[in-house]
Amino acid sequence: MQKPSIPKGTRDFGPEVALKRSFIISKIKKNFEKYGFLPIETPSIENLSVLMGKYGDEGDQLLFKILNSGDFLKKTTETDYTSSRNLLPKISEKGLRYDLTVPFARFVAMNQHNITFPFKRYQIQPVWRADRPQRGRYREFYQCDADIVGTNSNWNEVELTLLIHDVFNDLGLEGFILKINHREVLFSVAKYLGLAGKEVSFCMIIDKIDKIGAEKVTEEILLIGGNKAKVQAFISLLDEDTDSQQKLLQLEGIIGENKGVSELKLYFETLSRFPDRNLQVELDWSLARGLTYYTGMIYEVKPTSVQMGSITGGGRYDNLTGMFGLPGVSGIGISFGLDRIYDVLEELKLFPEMEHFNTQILIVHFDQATFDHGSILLDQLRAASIRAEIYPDQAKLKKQLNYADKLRIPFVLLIGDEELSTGEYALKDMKSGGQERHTFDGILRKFK
RNA sequence: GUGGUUGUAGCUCAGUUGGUUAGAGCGCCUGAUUGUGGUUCAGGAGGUCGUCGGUUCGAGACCGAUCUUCCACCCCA
Repeated sequence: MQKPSIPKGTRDFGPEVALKRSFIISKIKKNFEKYGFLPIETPSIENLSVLMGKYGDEGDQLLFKILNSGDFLKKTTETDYTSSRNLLPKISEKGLRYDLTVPFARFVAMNQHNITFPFKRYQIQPVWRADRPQRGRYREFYQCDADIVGTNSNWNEVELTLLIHDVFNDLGLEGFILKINHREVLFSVAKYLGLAGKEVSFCMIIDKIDKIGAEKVTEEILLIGGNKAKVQAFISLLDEDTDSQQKLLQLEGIIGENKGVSELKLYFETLSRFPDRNLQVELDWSLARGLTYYTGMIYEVKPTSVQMGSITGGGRYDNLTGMFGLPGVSGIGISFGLDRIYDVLEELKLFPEMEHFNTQILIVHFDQATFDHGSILLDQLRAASIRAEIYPDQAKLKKQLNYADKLRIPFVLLIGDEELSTGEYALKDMKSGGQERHTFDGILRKFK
């Protein structure tokens, strides 16, 4: 006999966890639909030609690749074995999806003639990364994406901001902050610092400031050739605890007129139309985000009361479908990280009680006659939309009650000879231990 | 991919410089209680000490390999 196991970085979900996960999904889905997003689904496996080269060299390595079917070695030659790089395309042409955005871009390019633009789609599916697992990092995890493509309107940025707040409000999470930045701003800053051509490196360094601190970041920027005085001036801006208006003015003072700055200004102006939404938005010049395809505003949600990486992220990309032969389609998207949101809600104990989801009444019986009678009542309870079940075996009362206790079923309906003859049933409250007699109608009314 | 770390009962963990038959708490099962769970009491089941190999008269402990866990780096939800 072999020991059963699952691959590293993957997990089984028992009923309790699975219920909580679907609780989160249902809230997210509800809000996506409230904002007019429509669902799509794409295959778990994509052609590697679709996936490769979209996430950088690092990303290509983190793709799970699928071996070709059949005798895949037959089609290889001696020279293919000189390196893995040469061999790979000969033995594998499919891979597991790495995120939902690239498959979505592929979907849009392939279905462009059937799509009405602007197209708002949502997609909630697992993705896979051949990463080394850690706390809050898995090899299989869910993303909940909503994207709007085929529109340049700045309203989209605002709409997604409102959506983010609706979702987290619905989930009961108050301690979070939405951080905002703009790729144009970052690129202009990089140029200003004397780093033309090294914008991406600059973004990667600046993004690490939370982890390694301002000094180290300054050091590294200087190392790739930043102007010392200018770098120090910019880094000192990050420290300042001023409001967004001030930050924008300060930055404009340094880099001058800029498309990113004016878009951010407009964004904050629009947000101010909704003063009673209590929007928690913070401009953060050090926010960069990894994915290479963002071109405009980028954002990220971090919980403030729990030590955890970003639980939601997204941004605007101007030309995502271009690589699939459909240029000029601007889009903006957001991705909720289900697994991390779960961990945060769990840590803050924000999930509703189990009783909210599971069976409300267990019917307990003593013999065949009372079981038969109970099965009829059971059907009527369910007809009234009450979550109910009957203990399926003939078993001692102790065992049946124990079952209710273990599954945290709050009420037990006992049916014995007495109940059969009087038509009044004993309804036991498992929490208090108390017991009352009710007619069946009385019970129905109690749970309606 | 690089460096470190962990593994003993279903779970959380003890286990002395290598020495008889590997322990505890919790959980589980049975009974006290044939119409009352959760509390109490009595009893019981459950382990190839991650796996394979080595050292030794003797290995849970020492050595090697491998898998696994967690952590840091890289990167990211």
